[in-house]
Amino acid sequence: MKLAEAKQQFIQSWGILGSQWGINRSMAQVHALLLIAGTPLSTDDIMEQLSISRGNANMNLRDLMDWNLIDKVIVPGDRKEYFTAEKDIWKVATHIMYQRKKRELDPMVKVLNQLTDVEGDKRNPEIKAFTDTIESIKRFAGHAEKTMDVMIKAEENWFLNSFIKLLK
Amino acid sequence: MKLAEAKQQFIQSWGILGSQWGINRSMAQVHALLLIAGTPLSTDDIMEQLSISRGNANMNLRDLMDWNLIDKVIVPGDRKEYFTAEKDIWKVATHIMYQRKKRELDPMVKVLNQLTDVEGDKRNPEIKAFTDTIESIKRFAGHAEKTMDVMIKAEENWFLNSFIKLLK
DNA sequence: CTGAATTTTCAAAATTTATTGAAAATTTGT
DNA sequence: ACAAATTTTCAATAAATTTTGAAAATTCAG
Repeated sequence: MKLAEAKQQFIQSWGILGSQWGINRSMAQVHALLLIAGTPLSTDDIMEQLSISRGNANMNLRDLMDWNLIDKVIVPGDRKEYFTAEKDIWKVATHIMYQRKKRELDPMVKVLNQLTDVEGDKRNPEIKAFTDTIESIKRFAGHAEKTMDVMIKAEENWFLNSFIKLLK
Repeated sequence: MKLAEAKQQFIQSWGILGSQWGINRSMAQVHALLLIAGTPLSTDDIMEQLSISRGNANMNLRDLMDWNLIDKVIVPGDRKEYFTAEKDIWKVATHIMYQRKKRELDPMVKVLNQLTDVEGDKRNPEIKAFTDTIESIKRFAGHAEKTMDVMIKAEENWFLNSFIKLLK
């Protein structure tokens, strides 16, 4: 397979995967393009290679910087801004997990915490069903959070990795 | 807080969380409603409590059954179908992970596997950047898959759980 | 077998989300 | 300070997704 074709397929698939997980397709495609680029790319490069508008490219590049997935690169003697992606895929994953936890999971947990005290007799089955479910989701969230923290904090989590291999 | 109000808030938030993660809001809300219901609910109950159409309710109930998140319940002497959600939140999580892996991650890995052989000199930096990224994503996917399998297969993964607590 | 109750389907409509592109703002070399 | 190059903004437009609702299909009690 030719490189150009392979690149196109990767960008396409990464875009589809992103949109299935609630990440806008263009953002995922810009990320994909930068992930496989040999050198930093300018906004114009990205617009051309993905056939998207300047506004779209600009907005998604900014969002990707907010997610810590790409960085601005200054090329001396050039007025344009260039961009590169973080290539360490473990870092990419932890950055995405961290951001989504902060933006989407934490607000849900906050709501759950507000739902702990419901008026009425705790033996009422309607009330019990509700509070039991909320409690169990909260316990699960706490557990998931700890697991995630371990993964995020351990830059290289050799211990957990090799431990999991043993269990396989 | 009154039970009715708390229920509404939970359903609302679960719907938002779902839509942020690429799951249609109604489906997440139907799931939420059944998660906190004390008894099985009929399609009409769901239509009424969520203010959605029969077609919408039916389609999402069907999808939730495909995801193994809810079950049909037969009430003797009643012609209507009733539905209950799986309440064990650990099972809920593993069912969702399993389904999303199968439907969304596996197809991506399949594409990655088709992109391993690119024509041209391996020392060409353009080619190297591409193949290095693809390879590292594949390695990461393999690792994530193993981790997930461990979590899914271990109904009660007491060992990993208590291990992670130690690391905290 | 009949027909009322229930479920399913799916084209059309509504809603939500993403994209464009041109004007405004900003940056930078001279 | 000026002006050309570049980036940012955002209202209008387009695209994608979700929802509706009524007709068709199915189920089931008598």
